[in-house]
Amino acid sequence: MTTRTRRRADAERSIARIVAAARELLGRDPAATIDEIAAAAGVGRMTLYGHFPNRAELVEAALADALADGERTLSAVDLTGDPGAALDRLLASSWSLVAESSSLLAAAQEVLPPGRVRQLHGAPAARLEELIRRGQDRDAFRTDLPIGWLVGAVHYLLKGAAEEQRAGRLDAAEVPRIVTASVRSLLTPPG
Amino acid sequence: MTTRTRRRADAERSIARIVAAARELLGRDPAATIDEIAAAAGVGRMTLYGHFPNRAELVEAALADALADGERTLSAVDLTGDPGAALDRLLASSWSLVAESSSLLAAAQEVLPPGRVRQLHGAPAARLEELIRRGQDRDAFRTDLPIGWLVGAVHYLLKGAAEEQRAGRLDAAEVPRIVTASVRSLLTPPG
DNA sequence: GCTAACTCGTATATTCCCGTACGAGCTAAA
DNA sequence: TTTAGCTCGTACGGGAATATACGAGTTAGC
Repeated sequence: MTTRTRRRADAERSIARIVAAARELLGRDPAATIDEIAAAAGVGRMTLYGHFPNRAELVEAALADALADGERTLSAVDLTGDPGAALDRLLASSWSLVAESSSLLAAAQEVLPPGRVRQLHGAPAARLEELIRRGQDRDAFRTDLPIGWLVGAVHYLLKGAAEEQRAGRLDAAEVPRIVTASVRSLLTPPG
Repeated sequence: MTTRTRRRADAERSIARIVAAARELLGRDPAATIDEIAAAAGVGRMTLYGHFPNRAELVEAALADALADGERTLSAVDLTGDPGAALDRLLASSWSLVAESSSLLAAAQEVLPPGRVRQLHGAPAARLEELIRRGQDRDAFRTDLPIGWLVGAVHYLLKGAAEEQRAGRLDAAEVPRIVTASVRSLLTPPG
């Protein structure tokens, strides 16, 4: 947070606009160009390069920003009480986050060193994993499948729902119900 | 099938090798280069261009070939009897097909006009959809979610499992069990 | 064995995007 | 008001990939 030489206010503003634009464009198209991002941010390309030395650092900054936002939202979710209900609340908050930055993740995967994305993405995954564990302890969630897979599967379903919605095959209004119902089935003990 | 001017046998052979190489490379990396594909096929790049005018047509040919192969495999699956058991059989056969060409699908999405992939992909989707419908009629599968979503969700789970396996987070030997268990939960009526 | 079809190398044009260099002009902050 | 930081245009160089042009050599099929 504290840099050696202090940064001017207009620079902060530019950086914020660039990161916001990057999140928006990369969230839709993982192949979005630096040119396009700069244009969408309303700054010249050179200004962008003044703050981010290359594409990778820009993508990482955008991802980190999106994840920080997510953390802020998700940490406010009440995960106590009945695990099923807690799961519903978590999904209700997670859904739009995933929808907005699913392809941002893909962009990061291409540009960042292997494992880096997973590392940055650790917090939300850990939150879900812990909730699942707690549900398992209370026999509310299944235990016959690896927990890593369960966490991953939830993510794949969320990403899939985002894709379906973007393609117009799913109405945004019904997505939350569909997602929660699907995930609950996935986590419920069989039989 | 019948072309205006007859094709020579060596040309047929080249095409077959190119398509096979394209399936293999694009199945692993959607960004595989024409150069790489030609090299893997053991032909010169110019030979490749002699048969496929551009990247899009090559990708489409590879996808079509993979789907034709899949059709041959899947049409042999017995879908009669108990829907749950039939689903297991279908998944057991589908799994490796999806795993082998999941990124081929991604490559096609990038290059082909929107909707084209879905159109080519219609047959396997229709097969699954019909099975789900039959299961719904017998109260074996849920009816509280749109059937289009159910079909899509199964696909997303399969793709996700393929990704997990490729990343080494899932053992290939246990994937079939995990996939079938997950999908069955997803399709089973809640409550 | 003749011919058309096929193979395939080299060279080249094009396009797209990334990243750098230089420099003029503007603006925030002490 | 001074100065260091910031903005941003234009121009350039480089790499990677697609696609075309030309042409010489090889092979299948009648």
